[in-house]
Amino acid sequence: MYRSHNCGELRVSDCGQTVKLSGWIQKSRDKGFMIWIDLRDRYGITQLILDSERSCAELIEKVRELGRETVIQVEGEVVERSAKNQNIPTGEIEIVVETVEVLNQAKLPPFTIEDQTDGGEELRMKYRYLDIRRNPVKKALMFRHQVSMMVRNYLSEQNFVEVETPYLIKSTPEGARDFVVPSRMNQGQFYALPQSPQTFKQLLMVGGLDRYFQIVKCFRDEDLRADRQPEFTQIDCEMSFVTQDDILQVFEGLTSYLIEEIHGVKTGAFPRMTYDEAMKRYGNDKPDIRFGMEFTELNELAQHRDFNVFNSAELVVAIAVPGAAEYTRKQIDALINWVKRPQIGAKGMVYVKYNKDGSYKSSVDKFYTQEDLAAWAQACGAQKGDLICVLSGDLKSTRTQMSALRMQLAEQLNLRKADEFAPLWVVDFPLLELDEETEVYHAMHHPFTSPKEGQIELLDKDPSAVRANAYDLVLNGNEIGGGSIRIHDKEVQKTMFKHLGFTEQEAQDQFGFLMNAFEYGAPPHGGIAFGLDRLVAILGGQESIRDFIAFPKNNAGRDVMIDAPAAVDANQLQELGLSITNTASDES
RNA sequence: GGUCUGGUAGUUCAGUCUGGUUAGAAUACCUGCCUGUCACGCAGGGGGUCGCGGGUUCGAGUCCCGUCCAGACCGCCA
Repeated sequence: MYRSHNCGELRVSDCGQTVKLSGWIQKSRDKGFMIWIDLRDRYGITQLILDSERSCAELIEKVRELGRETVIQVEGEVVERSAKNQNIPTGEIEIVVETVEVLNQAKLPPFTIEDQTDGGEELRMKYRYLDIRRNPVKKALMFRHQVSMMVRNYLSEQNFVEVETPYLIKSTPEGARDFVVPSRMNQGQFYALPQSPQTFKQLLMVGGLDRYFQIVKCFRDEDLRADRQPEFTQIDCEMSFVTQDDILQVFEGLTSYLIEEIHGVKTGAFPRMTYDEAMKRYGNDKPDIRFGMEFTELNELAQHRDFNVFNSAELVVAIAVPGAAEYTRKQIDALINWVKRPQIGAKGMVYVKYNKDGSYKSSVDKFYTQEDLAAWAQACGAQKGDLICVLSGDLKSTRTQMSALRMQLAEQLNLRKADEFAPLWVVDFPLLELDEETEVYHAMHHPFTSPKEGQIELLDKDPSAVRANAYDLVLNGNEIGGGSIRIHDKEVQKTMFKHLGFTEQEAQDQFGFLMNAFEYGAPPHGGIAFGLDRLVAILGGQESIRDFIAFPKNNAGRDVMIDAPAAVDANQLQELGLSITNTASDES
């Protein structure tokens, strides 16, 4: 037996017991006459004590040699401390050590195993198993487990069935790049790893399972970001005989259950906003509505003077920044330079200070009267002391720029509070999106999304006007889930493929299995998928998803711990019928 | 594919703009001391290919070119 108790459970009421504990040496404090050791395991820290009165000299000498992270097993008596530590649950007791057995020696770790480690990101990833010993990471992983269990239980109670779908499937040209897996038994042919189990879950609906979910890995071979991994986990769901409203109800229930269970916050009914409205009010299809600073379009109010920048603009849009009229020239210049950075791309920014005394001072005083500016301020709902920021230009990029500015200002003004939760449904997404480079329409969500009733004919006349039965769940400015009511009719699906530029043959080759299935009585169905990594991070109040993933990849898609990806053996290549024609390593 | 930032002790960083003695700090580590520590304290010590290659210079951590690695973002992510 390695242990009778763990390192987090002993209390004063256990005093007098002889116990056995196993764990890692967190730290030892050697006072000469007395040595304390913090013994750590997953459950906590228990203080061990050796002193000249109660322990033999030989044992003290042995223990003095032991370094950090050594794995030991000790036996001893639980006693009440004379100097208690209120900061840890076991702080009222300690173990008078009678025997110590070293279970494994440890090299000195490359960074300190403490809540506030001295290790940098890269080092922590390389030695992730040491990083996981640290409380913040350990707790994040346990929190993820807790959220997963809550999701499983909730959906299971609502009659959802978890079904595993295959990982080795077929590559399709739509959407993100696929990760591809060569087939040894079918040389020259490849599986693809799923970007989502989309078609399988629809086939499960045709199979009559009615309510499906799966907590499932998905794969996309695209460039990474701080919050984007090449393999990520989704809570993938599908339901039959449901309207959009039914689906929103169920998953609104799930989301508010999670927020309430974890944070004790009641969210109330989630607001719903159309995509068009979200774009108009926030310039963004995933608005953070924890704070105001909504857009106000000033075209009518600002395009009647000689200010050509505004007059020639498709959109003149403003936000009122609370309390920012007192910004210095330097602060405002910094904002202007910020929006002019190539990554934002604004040409400039007009500002109006609505001073505390009710006067206005703007960068366009030459063109506009105080009355003009007062009208702007009123339209924006600005209060005395606010700063009004105005951007102009073409509709799409000006909205994007203003949205970025709004988020930046919210960050600066500390309006994005981690303990506040503002969920929101964004509905009625466009069905199609024009790729400006190739001038080809592709599905905004995916090609199985159904258009709004009666809009199918619009596909020919004005494709970008067609709205879809598609929706996103947005939480604090993050898209945490998205889904749609699917097409369940073969002819409609064929029409969709045609509009997406598929020939009939291509559609049949790639998705014939799905359209065939639709011929055998496919029920009306729809679903949703949540990004679990991001959801857990947001519920956990963190920005980065990496600490909620046990073994994440770096921003080049590498696992620096196992050093993947890597070259494969020549024999392996030969078995697969592959040869490498060119690699980066050839050149170095 | 692009833009930007960084790489100096085990680790986290300062020093680089403005080239010049033996490259510093904190922490970790080692030794000694310490009668209740828990971020223990005190005294001492060891520890550096300044990412790599080339160039400019009497002289390069510092300036220039190239390259590798890491991070953030844009493109991309149906």
